Amino acid sequence: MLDVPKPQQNHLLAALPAQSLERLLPYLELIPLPLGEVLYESGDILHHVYFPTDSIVSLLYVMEDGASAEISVVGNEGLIGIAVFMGGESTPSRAIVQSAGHAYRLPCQRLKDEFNRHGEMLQLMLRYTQALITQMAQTAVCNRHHSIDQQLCRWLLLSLDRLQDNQLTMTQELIANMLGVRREGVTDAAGKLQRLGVIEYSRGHITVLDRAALEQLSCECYAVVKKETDRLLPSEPLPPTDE
Amino acid sequence: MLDVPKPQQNHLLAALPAQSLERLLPYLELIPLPLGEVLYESGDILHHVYFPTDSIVSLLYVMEDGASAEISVVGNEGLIGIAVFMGGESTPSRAIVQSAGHAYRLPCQRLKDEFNRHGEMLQLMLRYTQALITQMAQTAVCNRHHSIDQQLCRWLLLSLDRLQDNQLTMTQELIANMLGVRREGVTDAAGKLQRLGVIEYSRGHITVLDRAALEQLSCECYAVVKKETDRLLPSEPLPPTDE
DNA sequence: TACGCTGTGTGCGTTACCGCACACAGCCGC
DNA sequence: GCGGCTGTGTGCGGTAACGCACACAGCGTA
Repeated sequence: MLDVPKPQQNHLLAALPAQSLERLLPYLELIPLPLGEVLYESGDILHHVYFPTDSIVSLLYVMEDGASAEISVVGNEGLIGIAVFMGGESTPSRAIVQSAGHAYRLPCQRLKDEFNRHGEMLQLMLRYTQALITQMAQTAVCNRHHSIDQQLCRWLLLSLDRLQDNQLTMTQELIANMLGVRREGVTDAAGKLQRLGVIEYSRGHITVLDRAALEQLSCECYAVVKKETDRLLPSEPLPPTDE
Repeated sequence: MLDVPKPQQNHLLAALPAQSLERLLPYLELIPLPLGEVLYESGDILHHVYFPTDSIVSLLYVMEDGASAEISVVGNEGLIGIAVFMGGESTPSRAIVQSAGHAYRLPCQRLKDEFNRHGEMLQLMLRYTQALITQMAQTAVCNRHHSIDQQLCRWLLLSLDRLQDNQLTMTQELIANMLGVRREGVTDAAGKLQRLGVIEYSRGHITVLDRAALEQLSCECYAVVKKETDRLLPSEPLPPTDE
């Protein structure tokens, strides 16, 4: 955990060519993101995009009856607000902070300007978007075919990948909302994992003890998304300042 | 049903500025798409993109065990092969013809060239992609929360919107593969609709008798996607030659 | 006419998840 | 210490969808 996260902790910012990043730097504002903060609501016109450094944000679809489901997760590998450059200005989803931390915020116009220079920024954003699409699609399939047990493993792995340590602050209630299942279903699944010694659970704090087991127990969906993301966004040439 | 579909029957082609379309026209090739044809397999490098005129293509995710689920549908409102301009060149999904018809085929490079002119084509493609993302996301939520009955209604409406008449050629077996459920589940749901007089079923031919009822019985997912698609891609200034 | 193939209907028992109710445990503030 | 709140564990009946088996119907072909 860094005291002051650097922009380069976000992989997209880190992957930008030096000139692009320099143009953006004056407008990048470090923002703390507390748990549960809503970055945008369904249909909101976006005014900023967010590049997480050490936070995790969920894209959540909420139904008329209040039921919800997470369709993708964004951490320091991505950005919140693709609708800005995709042209739609808004989306029917909610972006909510799932793990507290920080993000660099950039006014829409600055992103658009850089995007419209048609340089590497455009290529990078589109590739990231494709990775995001893959994650959404796989989530759809996973929702259809896999058990809560498997999905919990997948979800834990997704979160773990976006965190600095192996502990996450998360109640079963919140996980249930993300997965779109009952809280008791999560209790069951988490209980099994705890009995297997894979995780340790205590009032909103989960510690992952055996990541390999988690991957074993997860459905294929996690691996598919990870592989495709790595293909689309190979680990960038990180500057040495990066943690 | 037209004898020879025109490029403008595809809404994206129709929405292109005249110069763009003119540049593409010499390379647009009309291709018949028989039922079940696979336009690309998961991981394939794409060589063409397809603009359907009177066909419907499903984007299908197939799991390791063979189970599948449709994550979105593409008809004359869209194109197959967004990975070409998104930068990934391939996707982990299969594109399979769900309703026979035709499409205009364009070599990748021609699309990229036009896309890289950074004109309206780019804007249009990205907006369409955002609409597609909405459909995928809503599919994910729908898979989680809604009954087969509701999903069948949604699916029929999606297909209906992309057809010229109110009849579709489709066995229950195929619909089951699309929805990722058992064939018997579709039989049940379709039986109910038939008893209600909403559809008529006969060995692979479905006739929709009461579209309004279908919308009534469907979950909100259909409407959400339709509304968002209309917002992102308002009905284009169709040339008078369009059917 | 008989046969076979494909598509549809139906009836089981089984399972996964839901909805609800409630018990209890950790933790904070008074 | 006490009470109250939040988070977790558990049990129960209900239900939607599953897997499997099989009957039957439409339709083309021998």
